Amino acid sequence: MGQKSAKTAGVESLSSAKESRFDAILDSAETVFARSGYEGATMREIAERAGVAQGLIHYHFKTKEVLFEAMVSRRSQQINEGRAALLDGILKQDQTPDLEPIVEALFRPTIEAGISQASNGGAFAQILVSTANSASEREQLLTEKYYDPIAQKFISAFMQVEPGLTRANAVWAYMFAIGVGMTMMAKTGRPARLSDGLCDDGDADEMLTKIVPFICSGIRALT
Amino acid sequence: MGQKSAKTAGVESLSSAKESRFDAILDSAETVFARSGYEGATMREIAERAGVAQGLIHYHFKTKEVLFEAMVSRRSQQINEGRAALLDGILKQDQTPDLEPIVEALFRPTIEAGISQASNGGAFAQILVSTANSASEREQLLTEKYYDPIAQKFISAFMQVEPGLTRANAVWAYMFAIGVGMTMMAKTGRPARLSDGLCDDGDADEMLTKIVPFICSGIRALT
DNA sequence: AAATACTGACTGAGTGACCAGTTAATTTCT
DNA sequence: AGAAATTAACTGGTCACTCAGTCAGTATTT
Repeated sequence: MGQKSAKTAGVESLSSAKESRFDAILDSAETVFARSGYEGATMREIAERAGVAQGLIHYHFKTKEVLFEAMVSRRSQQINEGRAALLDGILKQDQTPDLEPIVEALFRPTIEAGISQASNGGAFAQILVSTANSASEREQLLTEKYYDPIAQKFISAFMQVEPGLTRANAVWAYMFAIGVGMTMMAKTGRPARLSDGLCDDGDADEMLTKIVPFICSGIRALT
Repeated sequence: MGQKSAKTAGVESLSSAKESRFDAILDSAETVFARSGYEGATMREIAERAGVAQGLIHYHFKTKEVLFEAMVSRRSQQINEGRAALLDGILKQDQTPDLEPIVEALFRPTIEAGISQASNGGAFAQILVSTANSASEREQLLTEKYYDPIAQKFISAFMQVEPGLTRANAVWAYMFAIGVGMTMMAKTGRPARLSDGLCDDGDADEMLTKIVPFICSGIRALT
């Protein structure tokens, strides 16, 4: 599957390179799936937003389900490479690393994947949230395929820097950490509503300063 | 809106009372919406599972959207009454209460609403999770209407028992706590997968013994 | 009899997928 | 090199089907 390599490579490859229609479809899918969910999204709307004929989507991706997975695959690979790189950098230190930077490494790549992508306002993060929380077959398989391997790395890292953690508690720690991270990625606007504007879930950096201590302290309570 | 009161009241009111078709539709909706999401659920399937004609759903609830809200309303009212009762009981004490029972009061009624309802396996909890995390208009309005008021009570309680919390941090504390609770309610089976069966997100009581210390320690880190 | 509860057949508006046919790019042959 | 053949990218239209919602009419209650 996938395009026949970068035909437009050469002169333009960074930033404002005119992207291929293949990628335009994936970008559009990301936005539409994020706003409407899997069932709510329509191939027509994805095609219109991408500026291509609907048939082209089926030409490249065959079915809606394959399109969805391709979209998840592309972005999750990018995010999880970032997470793995950060984590490896931390664990490579001589002395035992702190828990804090590890927890931060868990979230920062996801946040940055959201903002670097212009004008889609953390669309993928929202897809992530609903995928991770879904009890449905399709989404659980995607979580297993694209997110369980990196999860295991973080669980091991937790046990390494907090030796009091049993394996079971390290798994709970990971799950709880992800749960807390959801509140940052979901971008529901609820914190602002509950606090009369004091809190803003659009400000990822502010949230990280709250989330990291919360999670690290919570994890240490499980030791 | 709603039925003309409990016509089947009197002799039978507990457990195995033959429920009205009105309630049968709501129960069915709960199951189907939980499995398929709002868009994925169909009125046909809800009708079949409830054992009624599809037209009857429209007779009672007019539209799919009204049905969804009626289903959320029924269960959330029951849950939030339980939460408020527990919370009031705790705050009524003479000395300053602990944070732990307050956090437990946040989750226990939701858990118990899931298990008391036979054979629907925490269906409503899953609806809750996806509703709370959704960025869509409809679900945010429901969260605001049915969950923000009780949220404010818990936020105030947090500030009361942990005086070091600013209002903003108390709101974050509430959001993070809910986020952690999601991992318990979503019932994705992921903890078992990540731990080779050591962890079980089906066992709510075991999870509470992990979640409550995690959250309380996390909240205290924000003071 | 009058209101309420309920049915089953129906509708118009979409839905995902499909396909015959067109254009653009690449490869192969001379 | 350039013509011819082959493949890849892409379009507009259409298909069979499903959707939420409607309604005329029938049962059930009060």
